[in-house]
Amino acid sequence: MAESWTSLLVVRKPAHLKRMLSGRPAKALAVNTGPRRQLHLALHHDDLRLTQQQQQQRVLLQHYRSLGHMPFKRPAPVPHQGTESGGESESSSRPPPAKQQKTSMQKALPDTTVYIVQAKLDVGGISELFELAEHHTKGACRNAMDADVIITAIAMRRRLERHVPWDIAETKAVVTPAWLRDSVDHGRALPCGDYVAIQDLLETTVEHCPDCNCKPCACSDGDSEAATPRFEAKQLPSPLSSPSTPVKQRAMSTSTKKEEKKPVVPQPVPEHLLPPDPPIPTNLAKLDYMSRYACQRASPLVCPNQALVRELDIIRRSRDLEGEARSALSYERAVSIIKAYPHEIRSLKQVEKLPFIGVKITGLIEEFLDTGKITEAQTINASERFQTLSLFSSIYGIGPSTAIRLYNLGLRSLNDLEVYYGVEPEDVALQSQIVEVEEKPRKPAWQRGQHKGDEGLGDSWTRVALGLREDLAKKIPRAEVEEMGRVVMRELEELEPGCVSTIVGGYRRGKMESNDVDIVFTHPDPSKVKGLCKRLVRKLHERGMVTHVMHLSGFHAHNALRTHHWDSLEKALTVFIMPPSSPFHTGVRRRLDLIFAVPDVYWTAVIGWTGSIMFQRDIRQWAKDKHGMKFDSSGITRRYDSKEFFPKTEKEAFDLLGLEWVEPKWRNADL
DNA sequence: CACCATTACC
DNA sequence: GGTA
DNA sequence: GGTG
Ligand SMILES: O=c1ccn([C@H]2C[C@H](O)[C@@H](COP(=O)(O)OP(=O)(O)OP(=O)(O)O)O2)c(=O)[nH]1
Ligand SMILES: [Mg+2]
Ligand SMILES: [Mg+2]
Repeated sequence: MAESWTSLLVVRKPAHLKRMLSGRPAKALAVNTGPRRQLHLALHHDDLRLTQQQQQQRVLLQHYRSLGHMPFKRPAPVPHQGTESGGESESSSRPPPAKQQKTSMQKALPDTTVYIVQAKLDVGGISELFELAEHHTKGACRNAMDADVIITAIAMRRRLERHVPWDIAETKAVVTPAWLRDSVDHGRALPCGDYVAIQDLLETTVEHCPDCNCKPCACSDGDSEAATPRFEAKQLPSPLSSPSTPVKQRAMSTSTKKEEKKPVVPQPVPEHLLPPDPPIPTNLAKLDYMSRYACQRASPLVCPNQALVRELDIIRRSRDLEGEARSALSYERAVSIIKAYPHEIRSLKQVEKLPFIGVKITGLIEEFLDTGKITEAQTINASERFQTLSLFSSIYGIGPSTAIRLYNLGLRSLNDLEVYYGVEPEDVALQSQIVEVEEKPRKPAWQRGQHKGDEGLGDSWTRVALGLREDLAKKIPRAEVEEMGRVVMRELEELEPGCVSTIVGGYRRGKMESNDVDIVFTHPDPSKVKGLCKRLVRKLHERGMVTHVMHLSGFHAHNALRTHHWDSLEKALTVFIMPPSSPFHTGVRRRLDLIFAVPDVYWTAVIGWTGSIMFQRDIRQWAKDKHGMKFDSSGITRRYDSKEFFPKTEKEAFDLLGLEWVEPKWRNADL
């Protein structure tokens, strides 16, 4: 049978920390909510992403510098980026800027041979780069292996691998076209760090950069890889430096004798498992803010009526906490429909015709239009009950029902909960000491606790969650989300090379900060997927990155027969801590959800986990209403004959359901 | 008056 | 009942 | 709470 192993690491915090928990003004997190009152067209999360990438790159570089691994004499030039045309790494299509000046004289990069990856470049960009290469470098070569520098507009590892073998790329500086342009402008090779095309290659790119001021101090000449006595904890930051991949081995790819055994031909990942290259734009004109289905509306992250929506959401949350799920659903739908309304609401008439706005909610909106607030929401928000129930249910594992029960017991604060659940305040001096608690094979014991008579006190699981609350309450910046993705992928690559992943959830929808990180994985070979989730979690746990596992499901769990596509999804809900080797290491633990799908259901899993929740519910509602289909994250099934459908791409799933394509950034149908 | 997404796991 |  |  299944060996439901659940090894937990309980972190006991010193008492002074607990006190802080109780009475402390929430730390202001400098949340850049972005400009409000934006119209649909104004919101380009791609631009935000760019900024984030650059910011993150800066962090990484600073980290390197602080480690003395990267000798930058002067601040490297900021990579220029077109603020317009939200073209991500799409620095390709730009008219050859007027950058002449030192055409004659001598070449800027006389000793550098470049290889230009044409993919993702338009003809103009290609010819421009080749021209630059011809006039200002030793030349452009036809084989990546022969180059010193690889120029590419590709930003994704799996995509680059389709053009340049990874082990080759690791022996070069792999930079964006901007590096060549700017180097030519400056008349010399610029440091590559700020121009690295793919984050995973930052380290090797810097190492192999032809910029003059290479060799760091006097110490290490090549790489501090040699001396690494202790358990490789010193593993530099995030970028690839996997122990399995000998950084030494330069040139000559895989002609090692030993490697013959397993022809691990890095067969590139099939195109359809990668995100569509030119991203598919959303045809906003074909979407309809009056539609009853959120999946037919364009819902931005921040809407023109954000203040109103926030008021309504307070009532919604209250209804939820009070157990009035249906009422809560109605408010959720009202919020959702307003979220997609593209104008500032000035009169009731605008709103009365919208679906899901009935008598009650119309009245509330009327008040809001008159006074700028909703009294009921204000009252709720000011109530001790709402505040307390909210606080309690913010603890993982405590929902509305339990929260009410605790409230009715008279509990009001975290301190009350800690006492109730028996958190020991003894270890005052101990700095968050780690105590391992093995909860070995538990049978059907999860109906434990809770209900009075039982040991209502001392639910061990909740005790753990209480200790995690402070960390998990902190939002995760986009850059750290991305780092978590890289770190996890690095481990996975060692475990099973060739996997593909998408960071989904709020991150994919463009949120600047997430409450957790959700990643969907697959592998082109479906047989490689089975058991991967458990294996990865085990490895992450062994390496100290996963501290808790709340949930672990192998695909082997279908209830008897009849429930199709059972063995297609594996899922782990965990707590993750950034390894000290990462520049993002803070010691703050994060929720991390890992989802493994066989390739057939990869895109439905991605859709399901991208959300938002309301968007998902309405996709499923739509599938049922209009097509008699059942949609869930592990597949699409026709209800009358149970025929399954496996869309090859995300858009194919939309097509299959007769839905207009909606980019993730327009799927923010919840607050 | 029925429906409101979906499913398995802890 | 709680969770994604 | 709102819809059909
Ligand atoms: O009841 C639910 C909860 C979640 N999801 C899907 C949609 C959601 O977007 C995704 C991830 O859930 P999560 O709780 O992580 O929310 P999020 O959208 O990622 O936002 P954040 O993590 O920032 O809170 O899982 C559902 O379909 N139904
Ligand atoms: Mg999430
Ligand atoms: Mg999640």
